[in-house]
Amino acid sequence: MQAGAQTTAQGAEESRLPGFPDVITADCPARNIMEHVVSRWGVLVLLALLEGTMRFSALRRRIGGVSEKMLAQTLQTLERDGLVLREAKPVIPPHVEYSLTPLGEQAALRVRPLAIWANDSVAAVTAAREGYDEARA
Amino acid sequence: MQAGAQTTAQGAEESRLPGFPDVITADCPARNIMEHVVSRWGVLVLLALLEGTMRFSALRRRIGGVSEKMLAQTLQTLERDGLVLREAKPVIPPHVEYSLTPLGEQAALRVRPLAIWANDSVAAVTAAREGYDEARA
DNA sequence: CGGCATCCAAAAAGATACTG
DNA sequence: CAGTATCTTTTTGGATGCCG
Repeated sequence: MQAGAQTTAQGAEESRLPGFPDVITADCPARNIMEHVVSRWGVLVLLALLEGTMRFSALRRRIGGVSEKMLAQTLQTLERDGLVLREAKPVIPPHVEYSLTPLGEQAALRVRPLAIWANDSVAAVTAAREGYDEARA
Repeated sequence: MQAGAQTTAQGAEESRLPGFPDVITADCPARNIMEHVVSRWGVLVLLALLEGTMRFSALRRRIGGVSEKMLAQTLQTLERDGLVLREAKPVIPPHVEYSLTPLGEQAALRVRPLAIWANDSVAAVTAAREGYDEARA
């Protein structure tokens, strides 16, 4: 789970920097993790699983527009990173359930505010785009 | 527009869910916004600009590994979405400054916890990957 | 049902050269 | 300096077919 990183709980904004870590600066491992989490389908999988354990097909139905291949690929990446738990029951036909690990839930809980923000900002962004496009017409 | 709406946000027509909006469900406009914000370089630009106004070249130096082309492209997208403000002084040589709009700052503030989490979780994720890889060797 | 392997089209990303 | 234009490479994603 959390490798002893949570020394001061949530109190400390963060142990590290004035602003934040060096994800921005270099090609560090944190960047790699970020890319998996905020990948096109990664965010949606995390959000979906925040609702609870789900089977592959249910997940596919829940996430609009994802192909079988991409969903499988995304799930594998997240599973490997320890964010998603895969439980396969050895029956025929196969029955596989996906859920969030504690680590994955942490990630998902940080993704959610972003999704809510995006949803709430549709009007503002749309207006901005119109102004932008108009100004260059 | 302001984030305070979150507590009792039923008033806003968007917030309809216990968990979150239907970004997951369909190919809605919110999804498009999300993709811009959490795009590979989008996150990093937002995080960088959270530190303050910056010129193009400074931004390029601040964000490791970004190409000139991708930075310009990302900035344009974010500017069009109304998240980034571009101010060009008509001098030679050109002097262009980039900063976050209030809307962009909202987005950036929601991205930051994710970046901090990623940074703090490097060890946990690395360990998970080793376990995963080992289990299939 | 829940994958994986393969092939192919499309989009993203990088390198480089050029311009106001 | 801050881009744009162009070209090439890499990655992504969809469509199939097969298998446990």
